[in-house]
Amino acid sequence: MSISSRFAVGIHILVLIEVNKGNVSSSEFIASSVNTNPVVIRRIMGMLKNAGLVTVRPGVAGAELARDLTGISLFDVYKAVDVVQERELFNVHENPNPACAVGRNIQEAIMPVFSVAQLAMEKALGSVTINDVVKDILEKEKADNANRLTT
Amino acid sequence: MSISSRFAVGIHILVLIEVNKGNVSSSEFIASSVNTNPVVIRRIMGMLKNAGLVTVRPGVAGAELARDLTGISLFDVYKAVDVVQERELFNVHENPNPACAVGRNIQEAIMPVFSVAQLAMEKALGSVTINDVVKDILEKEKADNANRLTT
DNA sequence: ATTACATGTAATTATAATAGTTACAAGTTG
DNA sequence: CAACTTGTAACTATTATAATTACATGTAAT
Repeated sequence: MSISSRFAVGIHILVLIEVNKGNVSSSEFIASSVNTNPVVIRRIMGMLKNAGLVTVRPGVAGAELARDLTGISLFDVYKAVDVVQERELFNVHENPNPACAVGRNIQEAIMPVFSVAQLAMEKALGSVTINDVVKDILEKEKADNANRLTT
Repeated sequence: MSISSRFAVGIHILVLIEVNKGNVSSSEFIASSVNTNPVVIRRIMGMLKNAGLVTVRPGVAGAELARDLTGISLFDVYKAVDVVQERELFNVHENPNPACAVGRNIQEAIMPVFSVAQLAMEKALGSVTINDVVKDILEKEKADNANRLTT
């Protein structure tokens, strides 16, 4: 099991729009950076738009960030692209036997634990912003450039 | 996306073996409590066995816990049933465009963040034991019994 | 040793999610 | 109107899950 790459791609899209600021970020341009089909980008872009993270207009090339970079956390993106439902990171088997003491109580016993674990993961995502990722990438670029010049 | 119910079923199995202590917990008996096919139970049981959590012998009915209840955490079960690979809770799109500053750095930028989030979730699972779940279930049973008598 | 029953496991199927693709309607701009 | 873009529906290939059938292998009691 793995959480859909829609999440990683959503982050990629937002970061790219920022780094490409001043130029037009069309779905085709973004798709070439992500290395996928433009339709995949438009689909995810639609979700980011519904969540109020970007602005895009039909017929008009290019997407823009709808909020300040520091105001978009990875958790916001995660919710926007709908990769994991609330309280449903862990699948619980349905219809355990109610005639058994374990069967009739197991769900209520483990669901709160699963919920706590899911929330811990989501909290970690909430503490990182798109701005953090942009800064990290620009720093890596800078380091690479310095390396290329000195070696 | 959802983490396979193998995990929840694995927990169910271990709890049931404990609650049914003294009696024989065959795959058929466990399957009737989980409400699934005995083969599903045997497959998961095999994983629990490989992880050293239970003892089962071919041909001999019944499984037993191989460790003290308080020494088995939900994280141990999670690892045993192999529902999420290390560092792979989140899928990262492959082959982003190396000709783009974002494309060539995005993976290294987000993988550590994803890793932290996954570890936070796993840590939460590590802090709960099978014994905790067993106690919780027995308490729920007790409360239900009391309710049934007084109402 | 034979019978009865359990575990271990391969093979098959149905179902669902993902990611990619084609096709095209609808919007925008020059 | 022409060129280009976004928005979406529809279809496909791939993969994972869970359930099921079938059967080989192992154990124990008579």
